[in-house]
Amino acid sequence: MLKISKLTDYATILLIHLSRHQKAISSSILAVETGVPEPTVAKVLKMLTRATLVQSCRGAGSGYMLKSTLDQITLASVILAIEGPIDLVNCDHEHCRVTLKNCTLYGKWEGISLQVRDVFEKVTIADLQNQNKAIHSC
Amino acid sequence: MLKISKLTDYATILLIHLSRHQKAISSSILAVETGVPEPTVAKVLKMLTRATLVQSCRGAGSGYMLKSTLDQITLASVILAIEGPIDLVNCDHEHCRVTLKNCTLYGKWEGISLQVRDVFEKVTIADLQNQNKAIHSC
DNA sequence: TTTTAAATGGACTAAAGTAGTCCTATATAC
DNA sequence: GTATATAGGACTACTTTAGTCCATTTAAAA
Ligand code: FES
Ligand code: FES
Repeated sequence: MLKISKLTDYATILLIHLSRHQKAISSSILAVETGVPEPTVAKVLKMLTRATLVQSCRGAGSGYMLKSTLDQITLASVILAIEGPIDLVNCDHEHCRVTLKNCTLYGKWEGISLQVRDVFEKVTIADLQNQNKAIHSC
Repeated sequence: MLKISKLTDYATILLIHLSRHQKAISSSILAVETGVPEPTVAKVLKMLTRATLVQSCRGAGSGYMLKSTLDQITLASVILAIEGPIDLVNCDHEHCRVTLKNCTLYGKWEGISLQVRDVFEKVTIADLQNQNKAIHSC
């Protein structure tokens, strides 16, 4: 379960594609550009809009635009938009994920979650975009 | 999807319980001690045995024992035993998780996976056990 | 003003992955 | 030999994710 979801992967790709356009572009155009099916693109863009990572305009000829530059968008914020907050366990102080007689682990998991979150906080989409053209293209 | 699985949580709890015994103990006893259902305990212990984190003896009156002390068992090794290697995406250089026209992100994900792995590599089960008795017990 | 393009919201289905159970075989102590 | 316990694996149930679709709202363009 320590994976990012497919939709998060799509989101990063869509953000990168959005950055290459000056004007707002529609989800159908992005679908063609990226190869991701249109309904899925639409879904992801809706999520990114709610999270205010992109800006949307309705009506004919409109679409989506980035709200900031790629180097200002952290991977953490994309994950938050698509998957919700990073929390390694579902426990909170009242409701542990399992009712175990001797589980005293919650606080520690929280600390580790924070460390993981930090990793994603330090990577921007610009970082993702730049470094890898040399490594491989899929 | 950035969560550890329930079974991993169980595994840490079982390891901690095992450390409190001198002799080998059976999965049924551990089930009673921890409150985790016996078949599930058995499953987890089998996985931990295959990963050589615990040692098993068969036959009457036998059971499972820790193979090392808790401060030598990293969380990374437990996650590896239960969930397999930490890899944020399923792509490899030949087969990307999705066949996208412009996805050049694989290498970077690999780097981030490594950073996440490092977080878990630096936490031992002993760390988990010690720090949290004060925080809450579930 | 009508038409058309596009986002929004939410419901829904399908697919995948996890969790949990159970059964048969094997090993070992007594 | 019998009782106890692990080993392996198949299987079911459950939960989550991924993906699709439709009815509504918005706004530009004709
Ligand atoms: S059951 Fe609460 S942290 Fe494990
Ligand atoms: S599809 Fe290959 S890393 Fe995203």
